[in-house]
Order: sequence, then structure tokens, then C-alpha cells
Amino acid sequence: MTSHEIKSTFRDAIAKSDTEQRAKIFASLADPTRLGIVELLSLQGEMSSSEIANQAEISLALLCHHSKILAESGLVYTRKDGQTRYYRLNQELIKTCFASLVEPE
Amino acid sequence: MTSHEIKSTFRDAIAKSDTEQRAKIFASLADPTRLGIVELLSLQGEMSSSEIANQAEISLALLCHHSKILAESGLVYTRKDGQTRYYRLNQELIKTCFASLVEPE
DNA sequence: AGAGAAGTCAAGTAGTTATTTAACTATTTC
DNA sequence: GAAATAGTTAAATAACTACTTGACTTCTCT
Repeated sequence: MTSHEIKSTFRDAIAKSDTEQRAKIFASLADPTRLGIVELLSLQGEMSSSEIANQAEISLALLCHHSKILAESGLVYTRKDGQTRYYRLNQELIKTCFASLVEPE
Repeated sequence: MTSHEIKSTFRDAIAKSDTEQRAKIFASLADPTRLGIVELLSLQGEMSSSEIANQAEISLALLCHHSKILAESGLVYTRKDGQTRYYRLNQELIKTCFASLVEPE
């Protein structure tokens, strides 16, 4: 194996892990319930769990499940104040993620 | 039910179906194999089934499966010339889809 | 016409995930 | 401190989907 091939393999491995990471972000937008949550946050800024659950017409338990997925992918930030948890969108991540598909890298 | 409520319900139904439609587009980007295909198309423009399958290191049967999902969501256009099928990205759809998450509607 | 190439289809398997329900842990408020 | 509020967790079910394999169609070229 030449030095070029080694470098190429390494670069491909990096690119592959990037792709998998990005696929996870898209996966967190791929469910209608979660996308609805993201759209609510996009329109209204910071919201609490109960506010989101009410407006999205889902149970608090289901919101908790989906918000964990959104937070884990990095798409939403969360903070807890007393017994209330607040969420807001990470719009920068959304922008960079889409830029990678539209502009040649 | 007042006229306002009727309109509101109708608008919500439209919004919901829009959300489901968009979720499908994101779902087609949510799989690492498909996202890899989209990234190849983004970098190289129009490609044939075999070219994609070779570069993505997947079987032609698997490419066929994934490309159907990509075409159905509208993310890729296809055309067939003889026995060869060519694919290219619908970059406009990608742009409008992301705009809906970043800018207030 | 026959051989090979390019793509499509269908069935089966294995793994993943969205949703519900119920129980449980904080945190306020009276 | 008791009751209500806000959120979290776990288990169970049901639905979905990525991938493999093998057979099949359609097209091209000699």
C-alpha cells in the first residue's frame, strides 16, 4: 500500500464518519412529530416541555422521548429552571448541515 | 364552530400534511447510504446507477432500492437512456426545505 | 440470435423505532 | 408536610426499513 493509498483510506474514513454524523442529524428531522417540534421552536423561539407538548398535541412522555433524540443530535439546546425544562433550536447546525449538500465541498 | 375555527382547522391540516411531506424528504437523507449517494451527486453532478454503486461501494440492487426512495421524495431526478439510468440532485428542493426551518415563515 | 451488461423486482431476515401505559422523581404551592 | 405540577424512565407492542440473495427483464454489441 502506497502512502497515497493510506492517506486516501484515512480521508475516506473521516468522510464516512462525517456522513454518518450528518445522517443522524437528518434522522432527527425525519419523524413528523419531531419535525413539528422543530417547526414550533423555529417559529416561537424558546419553549418549555409542556408548551411544546400542548401545541404539538402529544403526551409529555412522548415529548420527552423525542426531545432526547433532538438534544442528542445537537439540534436543540436545553436548560432546566426549577422543574421546567426549556428548549431552543441550534440554527447554526441546521445551516452548516444543509450547506454541505448544496455547495461543492 | 365559528368560521375562524374552521379556517384554523383547515390551515392546521395543511400545515400537518406539509410537515409530513417535509419529514419524508428528511427521511430520505437520514440513512448513511442514501446520504452518501446524495453527497456523491452533489460533488459530481449527473451519475449513472453503476457509477454510484461502484463509488458508494454497494450492490446495484441496494442502489436501486435507495434511489427509488430518493426519487419518490423528489430529491433526485432520473432519466433513462438505453439501459442506463442517470440521476441528478434537485438542489432547489433541498434549499426550500431548509429555509422552512431557519427563517420564520 | 446469443452473450454479456445494466437495471429491476420480490421475498426473507434482522434490526430499529414510534407510541402507549404506568410507575417514579423532583419541585412548587397551599 | 400534603397535594399538585413538571418531567423522566422503563417495558411492551406494533410498525417500519435496510440489506441480501436470486431470479427476471431489457438493452447492446458482435
